[in-house]
Amino acid sequence: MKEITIQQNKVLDCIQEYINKTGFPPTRANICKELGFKSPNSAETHLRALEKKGFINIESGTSRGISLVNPVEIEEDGFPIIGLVAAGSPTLASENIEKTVNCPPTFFGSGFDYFLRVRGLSMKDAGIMEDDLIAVKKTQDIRNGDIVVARIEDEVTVKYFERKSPEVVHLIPANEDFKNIEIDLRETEIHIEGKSVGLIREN
Amino acid sequence: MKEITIQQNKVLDCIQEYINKTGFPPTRANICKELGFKSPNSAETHLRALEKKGFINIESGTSRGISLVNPVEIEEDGFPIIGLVAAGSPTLASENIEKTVNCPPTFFGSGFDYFLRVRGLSMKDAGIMEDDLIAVKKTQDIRNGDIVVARIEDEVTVKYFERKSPEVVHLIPANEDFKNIEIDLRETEIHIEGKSVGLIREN
DNA sequence: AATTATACTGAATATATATACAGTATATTA
DNA sequence: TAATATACTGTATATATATTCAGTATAATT
Repeated sequence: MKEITIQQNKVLDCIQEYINKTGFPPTRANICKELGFKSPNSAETHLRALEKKGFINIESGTSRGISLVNPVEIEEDGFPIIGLVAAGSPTLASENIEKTVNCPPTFFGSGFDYFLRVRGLSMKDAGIMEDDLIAVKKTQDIRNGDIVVARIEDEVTVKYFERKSPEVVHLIPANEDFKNIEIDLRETEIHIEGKSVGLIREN
Repeated sequence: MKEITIQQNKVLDCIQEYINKTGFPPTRANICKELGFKSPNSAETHLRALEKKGFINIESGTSRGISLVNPVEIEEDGFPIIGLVAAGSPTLASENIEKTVNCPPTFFGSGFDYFLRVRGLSMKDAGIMEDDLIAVKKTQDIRNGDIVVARIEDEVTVKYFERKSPEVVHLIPANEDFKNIEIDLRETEIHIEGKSVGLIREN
């Protein structure tokens, strides 16, 4: 943003105050009255300067057609979006990060660690569609019925979690076209990366 | 707050939209263009009714001198969550707002206006479940296949939009347990509040 | 020394805008 | 049955408003 003069700043403040007070922007005459100018052209030239410097927009030929340009906020580091990496677990290594999303940490209640972009339709009936982002919380506190991000060997998948016995775990899809994954922990190693605590869909 | 008619509500929403879009309130002519009226007096009488009922203030003799009595604060990054109101459209009036959600305005690409909490499972196969929040963008730019928030009489619903002919519109659920809603525009009035541009699920 | 930006006054004007007036029509209320 | 509210079209007009033009003056650049 370019430099601004003291007088131009007064005009800018005047516009802001006027909108706050009345709900609509001032006319040239209004600005003159507020700031003690005696000619509407005084306001006009200041407005043109403010427009040129990018502080306001002026809609030509339109009464009160002044709008404030809000400076774009510098986004903070948000939460990483991670793709389902074919081999290996979804780590937070930078090469796996698609981009980051700016949102409050408490967005999904108790907090979460990253977003995972969903591939496939195996959880369709749970309302989880392809390309959705599920908010994943890294935890081992898993209960039956939770939607978990699980890694079996080098495969990462999202499913309902059901512990059938101390040795047997079922990973259950929400789509009748897919079959349950039945795991005997004595034969196959499984690692729970975390559980889904929320979802975001960008159309 | 007193009762409000459907047409008056449209005018009220139109004013809110216009301010959000441009930064300043509309003229009578602007309202006519937005809502298809052919006489500025159509807007005028609605404005007077809204003023009488306390929804707006009108500054006499002042261009664009309309101000909303209960304006929705456009916070830096707070968006209102609105419940499906039985009677009338989901307005941004404060009594309809559940709470607000902090998230960047550009969260869902081109921007949106509010969140609507979904009731029922009529859009289940589109991955929209009960209690999900859909991000709604207020627009009349609807294409076939879009997921829209539509109001028929006093009923608000979320469905796929399909225009079959200039006079016939189908609202199609994404759930085989629900039937298509077929609307003849010559018999039944329909108002498109906006379209879904994203979704958030809080577990 | 010439140009450009800032900072005003003052007058003039095309048009953008609010608003009144005259109608038509339907539905609701007293 | 009359009165009132809603919901419009259509025309007209006083005035509110943006915007240009003609000046004056100071300070900063080129």
